Amino acid sequence: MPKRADLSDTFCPVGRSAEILGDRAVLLILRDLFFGRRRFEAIAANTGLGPQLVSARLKLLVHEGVVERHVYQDRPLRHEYRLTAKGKDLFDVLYAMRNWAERWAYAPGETGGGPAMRYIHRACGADVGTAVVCPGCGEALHFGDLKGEPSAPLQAEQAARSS
Amino acid sequence: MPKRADLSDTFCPVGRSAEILGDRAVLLILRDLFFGRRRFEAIAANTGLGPQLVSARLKLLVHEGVVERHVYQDRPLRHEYRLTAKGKDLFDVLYAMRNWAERWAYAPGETGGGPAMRYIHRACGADVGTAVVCPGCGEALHFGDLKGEPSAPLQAEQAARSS
DNA sequence: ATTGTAGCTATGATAAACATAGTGACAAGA
DNA sequence: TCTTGTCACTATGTTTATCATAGCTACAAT
Repeated sequence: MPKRADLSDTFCPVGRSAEILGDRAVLLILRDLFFGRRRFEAIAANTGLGPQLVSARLKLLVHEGVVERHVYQDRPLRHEYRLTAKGKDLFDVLYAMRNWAERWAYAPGETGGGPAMRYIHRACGADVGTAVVCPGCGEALHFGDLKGEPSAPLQAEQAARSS
Repeated sequence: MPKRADLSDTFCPVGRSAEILGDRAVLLILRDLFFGRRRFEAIAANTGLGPQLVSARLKLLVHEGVVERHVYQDRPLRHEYRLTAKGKDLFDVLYAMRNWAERWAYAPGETGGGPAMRYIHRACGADVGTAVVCPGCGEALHFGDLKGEPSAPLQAEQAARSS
């Protein structure tokens, strides 16, 4: 388990996300939650992770406000895990991971021609493909296409670290 | 260090990405590479990671084809690390992580009003904000907006795991 | 009374992380 | 020449986390 530093030790947004998301078990559990698996045993079985690790990570995710524990049955008492709004908002991250893997992580023909997972936007019917696009012009976004302007606190922090 | 299973043990694209990206050190190193830090010492200093860990992860990333080691000076021999095309294509993932953190990981007013990092699309001048949009219609994408269709091999694998 | 299900916790062996120190190849200055 | 400095690491030992396996609790169904 990586060090669970508090999120406030850096102003960098990627760093803050990495404190939670930089963990294989967390990503696999989130994937399963997005797929609709809400029960402990189902998640443990599908991810292949041991129950101890699943338990620890779910506790962490609950603590971070990404997941909530919900009683779905009283006798016997049973719980399930659901994504909160903050958790559902991680969708973009898993979506980007999926896009990248579709582009790079399969041998030619391994998935039988198309992507391992095809996604359609319900609202407009478009196949979203594997690219992330600019909200302004609709063109695909790549490294170098964006100009970044760090806020003052982030700039100060980076200057301090490099000295 | 999470178990470095080979990428081919699952057909799930998120799972394949998670094998590389589910690691705090990897994410921090990638962030620094995207920021233009290419030298070992600069990365170690800015991430706060020990040289041993930086060394191990850079080797892993080179092995995965995400980063390449490049000689930039002969006497004395010096190397730097650069993102390959496959590595640059991880931009979307880090971008999504940044977006999420901007939305959720800061206390009100912590960054002085705006985002910790503002991004402008060079090509069209638009501020990309913190949302990922549909390439078809330009609307923001959220959990539930996409309909997924797993490929046949992925479906088979998931059925096997839940039995 | 036995078997099964769901959601865990306990234990011990293995493996990885962190902190600290040190190495090798050279350059630049006193 | 001798010291100091830079860069890119490697070595060592302690602490911490992970993995595999087993067991537990509360109940339901047979």
